Amino acid sequence: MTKIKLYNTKTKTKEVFTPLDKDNVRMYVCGPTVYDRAHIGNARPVVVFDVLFRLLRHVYGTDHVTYARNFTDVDDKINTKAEQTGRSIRDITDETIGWFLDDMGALGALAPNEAPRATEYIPEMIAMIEELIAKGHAYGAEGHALFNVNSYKHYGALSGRSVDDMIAGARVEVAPYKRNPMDFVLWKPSTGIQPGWDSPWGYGRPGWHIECSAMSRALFGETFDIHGGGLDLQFPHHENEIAQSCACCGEDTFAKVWMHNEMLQVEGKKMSKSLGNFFSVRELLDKGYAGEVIRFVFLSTHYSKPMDWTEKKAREAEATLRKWSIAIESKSVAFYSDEPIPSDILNAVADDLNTSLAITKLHSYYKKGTPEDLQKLRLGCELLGLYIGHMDQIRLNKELESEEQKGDLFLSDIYNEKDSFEFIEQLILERAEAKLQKNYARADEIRTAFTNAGVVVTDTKDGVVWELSSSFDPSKLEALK
RNA sequence: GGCGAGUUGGCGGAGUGGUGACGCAGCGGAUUGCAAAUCCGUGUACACGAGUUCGAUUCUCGUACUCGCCUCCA
Repeated sequence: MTKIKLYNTKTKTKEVFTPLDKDNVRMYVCGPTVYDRAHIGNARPVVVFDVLFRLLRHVYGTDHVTYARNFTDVDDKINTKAEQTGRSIRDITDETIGWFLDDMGALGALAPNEAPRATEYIPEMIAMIEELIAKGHAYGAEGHALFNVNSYKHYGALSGRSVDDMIAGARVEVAPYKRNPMDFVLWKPSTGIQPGWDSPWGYGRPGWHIECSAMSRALFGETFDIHGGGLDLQFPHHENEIAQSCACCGEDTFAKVWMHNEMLQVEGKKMSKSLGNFFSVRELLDKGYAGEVIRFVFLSTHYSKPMDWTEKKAREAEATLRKWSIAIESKSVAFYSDEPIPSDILNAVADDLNTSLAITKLHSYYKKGTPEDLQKLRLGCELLGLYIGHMDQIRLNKELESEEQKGDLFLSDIYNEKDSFEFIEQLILERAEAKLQKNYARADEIRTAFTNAGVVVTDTKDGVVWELSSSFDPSKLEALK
């Protein structure tokens, strides 16, 4: 069995991964607060942990891995948006969740097995807070429930901070009802349009951190294998999760391995609204960057290092994927194969998700270029969630569709796509015939029409290959009929 | 102020205590109806200082610089 090694932020070492139960490997990743389109920074953990999900499924079996990623659908940012737009909170969060799933699907991210919404676990959160109070780790005060950081001796261990140092830093909210300035909110009162639920501490809503503790417990039990998220969440979010869960359920509970991806920058600078270099995944897709291209750029930097998103990298990624795709299609590499994933690629990914090294190996298979090597290239790409070539694209779409989504609409989309594909193939043959007869006028006419419709045709020494560009418009093919 | 990460050839980016990845760009050549590609060849890089060592880019300590988090945005 492949040995997986992961860098555990909790122990600050790279460790051999041994699941608690190899028949049910459990991974929880902090998901988005759903009030707006996901920006590309939000997408980095999604892609990183999607690769880990794929690796775990490969090693332990698809049915033996459970991946949960939450949606935070109760938050002041959502309340603000509701206030500004006059729309209901549920309306906003439903829409945003739909966007998120679409956009991440475009990046080739598989749907997690569980996608719990915070608002659906309010009773579990209240129960956990009550347990914490009963055990002396939390207290109610002025409509709030607060976690007492002094009651948990390991507070700060994950992020390497001490309560005293942080208070000295003075960036904590001073509130008269707090026993220690670092105490954080488990429950807070709601008024006006703020969403709220009845609780032992009054009508209110949960603080941010308690949801992950309560939901992971509900879905996975008190102990599970991997907890992931962005490095920015390490403190305070993950620190607080650990405090809550371990204070409630015991010192050896909660996540065994903590993983944090480094942040993303844009053209060398922090992405921020004030700098104006802030953009969503959707904007990038609409600008014509294919999902695989974005994914490839992400995977070309190790997750533990800051990643710089640049136009140049995106162009290079596009050229590479195009090159590989043409090679695979011109040699008609089989789409379905029982062959194993090449061990060098698998080992690279299994070594703390060294996707950059894995890509290097992919380059070498491309360079060798025999049909066998290209098959390995394909299989390696698949482990990384990169689908190259038409049939693979369709497979990806199928894989992404969850059971509920398999409606008529989707199937007819595929059907139409196949129709277009057949028509394109027919024209390719016609052009090849024209070339044989040295009727270059007709050959070029077809190429021009293809170009207008967004179909790129390339002649290689192994034959003609074609691919759809992001501007593919099937209706423009009609002109050739 | 606290915490952490990083500094590798023109650019990006792995990795290693001893035979200098890989990609892109550049340069030279090949191939090509057109187009776009593709193919071959080509580069003595590891911030600085000291230490450990037979030997350090790789380990240790220090210096400088960059960046991030702790603050609405991951």
